[in-house]
Amino acid sequence: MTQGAGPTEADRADRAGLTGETVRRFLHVAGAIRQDQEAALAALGLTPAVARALYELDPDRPSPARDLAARLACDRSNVTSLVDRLEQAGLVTRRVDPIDRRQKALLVTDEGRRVREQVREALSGARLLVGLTIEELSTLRELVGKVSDGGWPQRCAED
Amino acid sequence: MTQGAGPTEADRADRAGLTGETVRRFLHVAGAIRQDQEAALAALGLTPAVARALYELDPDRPSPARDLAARLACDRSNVTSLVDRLEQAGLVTRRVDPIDRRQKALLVTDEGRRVREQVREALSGARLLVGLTIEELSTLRELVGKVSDGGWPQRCAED
DNA sequence: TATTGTTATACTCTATAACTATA
DNA sequence: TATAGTTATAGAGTATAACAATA
Repeated sequence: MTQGAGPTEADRADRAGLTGETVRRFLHVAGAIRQDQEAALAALGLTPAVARALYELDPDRPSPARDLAARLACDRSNVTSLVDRLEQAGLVTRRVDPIDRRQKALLVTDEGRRVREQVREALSGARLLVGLTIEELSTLRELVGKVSDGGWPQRCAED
Repeated sequence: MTQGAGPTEADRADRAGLTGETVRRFLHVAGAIRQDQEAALAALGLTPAVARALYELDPDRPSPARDLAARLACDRSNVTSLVDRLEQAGLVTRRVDPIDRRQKALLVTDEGRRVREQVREALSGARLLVGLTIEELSTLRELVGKVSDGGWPQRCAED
């Protein structure tokens, strides 16, 4: 079908319909997975944004708040309040960088490392995917990987 | 491999790793698609929540606000403000139901029908999926459909 | 002058609770 | 007493703008 020639009108219509349905189902499943994850994170006493901030921190070396903002692809001003809450929970501490005293290094505490590992698990497990065989999971990963290999920014104004 | 017996330790570890990576990629792509859609909806002058409300309304017959809340799986109080904005934009009107005067029927205006169609397109198109062949799209739809066929509530407290 | 982190402020989205007008 | 819609309020998440300290 349309092997030597370009795509026909009908082909284009088919693709549009298929894309639309795939997108709707895709986002539906994504929403359900997120709900699952939010419940797991809430059980750790963390909101999704705070959990993600902890997850994006390097547990082994201090990093300036600026870098965390970059990893979260959000404004610096948000990092202040996210880290406020992490610090209050005893999971992270702030330390003025002795070299560049404008910067504040963020350090994950021992407890923070423990909780971070639980966050990692919460973000990786997906009850919803248990119905798929290993082969199906593998295929899904490849397809999604092919889409995401295009490269894009993720959120925020302009990077 | 493990044909007659149950899954081995290694199998379980494989699956966990595969699931984790698949979930992360999956949500990454979902976020990118959402960003795309938000940009398209913003071009229509609509926020995502308002656009979805318009999308969920039946353009051909009036429905009580209560039903819209159910379709959006959110609290009644939200519908008030969403419909406020739709009404202000001239896309929807409210009408007291003459039979049960507690209810207010929501009617999509002519302009509302036009914009709703554009919303439908914004929510169906996905620039990100253009890299997939028809066959890949089809496979993706089947896999995602298999996951979503489990049936689950979507958001909100308890239904 | 430019950069880091902070504060103040605002807007979207969502929830709960209290209110009204009906039923 | 129960239901439909509204209002008031609150909290999470995110953004912009102005500021202080430092480079």
